[in-house]
Amino acid sequence: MNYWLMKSEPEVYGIADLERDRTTIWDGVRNYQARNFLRSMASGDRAFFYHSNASPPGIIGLMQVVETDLVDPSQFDASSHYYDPKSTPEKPRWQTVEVEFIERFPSLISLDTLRQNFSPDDLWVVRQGNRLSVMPIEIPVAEKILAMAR
DNA sequence: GCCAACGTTGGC
DNA sequence: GCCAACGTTGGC
Repeated sequence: MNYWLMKSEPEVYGIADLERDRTTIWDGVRNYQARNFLRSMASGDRAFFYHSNASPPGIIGLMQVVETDLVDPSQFDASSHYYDPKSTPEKPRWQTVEVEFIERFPSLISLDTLRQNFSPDDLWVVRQGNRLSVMPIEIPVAEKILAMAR
């Protein structure tokens, strides 16, 4: 089992939305490096839910990957913010996964706290200028985050 | 709202 | 294939 970190803006889709929906298709990723990480996910992998563009930003919960290699439906929807006119159903560009809510942490682990506990090499989200919205997390780092969450 | 970081696009 | 222009992300 691998661990990941996935970002979403709480104003767009936050942990409260996932807790209500229980599962969701993680659509809208339009960065190739992030997409490649989505493609390499396996059922049963776990992902930290990171609230970006929040005050403060940080890790707020945990979810589980339940379906992999899904074609992101929003790429074909002309009315969607995530519409990609260069993508076709025959040759879709963007794949994603379905995730399931596991837990919301009792309190958010802020980006500031993450910076105090991890180096940029161990946890990419604390790298300056980092814009990647899906990233892998090494197991020892994930376990430390889980310990901090409780 | 600002703006640094940085990925993408397109002319050449 | 280079790289300037442009658009987006995301912390602050």
